Amino acid sequence: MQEISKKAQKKASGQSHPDKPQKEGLRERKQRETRQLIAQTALNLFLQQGYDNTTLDTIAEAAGISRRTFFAYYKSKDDIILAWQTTSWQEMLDELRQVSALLTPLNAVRQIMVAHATRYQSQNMKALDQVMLASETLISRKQAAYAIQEAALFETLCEIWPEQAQSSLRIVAMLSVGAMRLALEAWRRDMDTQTVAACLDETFAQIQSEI
Amino acid sequence: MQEISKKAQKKASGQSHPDKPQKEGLRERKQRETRQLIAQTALNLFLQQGYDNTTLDTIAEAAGISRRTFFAYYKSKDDIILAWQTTSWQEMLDELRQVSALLTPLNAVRQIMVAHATRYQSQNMKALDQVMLASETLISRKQAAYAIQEAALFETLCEIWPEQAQSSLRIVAMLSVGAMRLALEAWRRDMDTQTVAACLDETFAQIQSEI
DNA sequence: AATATATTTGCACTGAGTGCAAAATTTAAT
DNA sequence: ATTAAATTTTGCACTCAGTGCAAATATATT
Repeated sequence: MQEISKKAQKKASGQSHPDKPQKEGLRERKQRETRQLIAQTALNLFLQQGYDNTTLDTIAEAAGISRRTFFAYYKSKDDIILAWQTTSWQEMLDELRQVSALLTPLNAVRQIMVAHATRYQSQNMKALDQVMLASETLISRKQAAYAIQEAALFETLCEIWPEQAQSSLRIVAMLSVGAMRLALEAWRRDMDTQTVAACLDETFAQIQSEI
Repeated sequence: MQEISKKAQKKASGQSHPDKPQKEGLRERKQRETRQLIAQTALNLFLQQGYDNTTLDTIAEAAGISRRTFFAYYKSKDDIILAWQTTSWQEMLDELRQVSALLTPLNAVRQIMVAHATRYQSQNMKALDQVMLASETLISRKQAAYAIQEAALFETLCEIWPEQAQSSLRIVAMLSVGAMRLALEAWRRDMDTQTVAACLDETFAQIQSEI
């Protein structure tokens, strides 16, 4: 198989503790490490010589794997960079699902997103941002990723507020992702004196007072 | 040269009438025709066999040009489809520049965009939409194109309302492009009974009352 | 008709991504 | 501890998008 089995099903054998997530086998550990190694290696290369000037062969060689194996871990070159964004968004959605209840959708999202942004490592952020900015391709892909995030957010909103009109929730999703985009752009212009979270909160405030 | 000279400069020879745009020479006409031919040929092929299953070789052959020449007219495969979107947006921006003056930015954009949408040929729209929906690649590229449109709209807004805070105009641009995206999605769900313009106006109304 | 200019084309190349089947490695079973 | 089963890694050959270059065509200018 060329795709890594996500351990889709585990045998119903005698489990010591069903609450323990599952002890991580040798395979799982090595895969996690390899994935991380690829990401780190690639990011370094991108920072050094640019995204477009770095071929998959170079990355694979530097990470000590074969070119073909790379595709078992990431489904495309841009996925190395974009996977981070996707993962982080997924975490945010999980947090959103738990906390909110009585707030309006937009306020709930605002609160969770800002709280989540507080935890960003600005060091990593800056590196990723720098790599992305230098490549037309990546800029494109990032925008496409936003659309996917917007759709995922909409789905989640529908679960949490099933009584709300869908058209309204679509707008909330659009505004929220839009706020995040604008906030990141603002932060880029003002990286040194502001945090991402502060930019985000300010952007939300402006949007809510704008209309 | 592989890139087509956009007739960057014309000699200052005896022009019959400076107000006449310029009489179209044989070259210009053939280029316009070729460009149109490529677009039409490709669109037909895409509709028949899908975007991803249609290679550039196939398109070039069907259009009676060489593969290499294709790239003199479109800079990438997706550009065949996306060029339409870009052109149309540019027209809209030109209209925006002329009409507005006293309206608020958001209301001005809303008015012009709705008016512009009225002129869409729903036949072409449906074909393009159908092609796009069937290809992951194109969906991605379309989203990336929206980001470019948003940036262009922002630039235009800055020209028209130089006294407005840029942060506010950025939000207007974000909302406007967001409205268009949502409106097109709504229209797709309801193609037969609604016009694009109606969907767009309704979406703007909802957004403006949402917050 | 001759010359300058712009366009078309062929060719060879790079680089991303995929399918396939043979090796190598890990896990499970006896 | 051996053996067997399952999973991962890898190499190879392939398709397709996109680019650089220079020769061949076509168009415009005088």
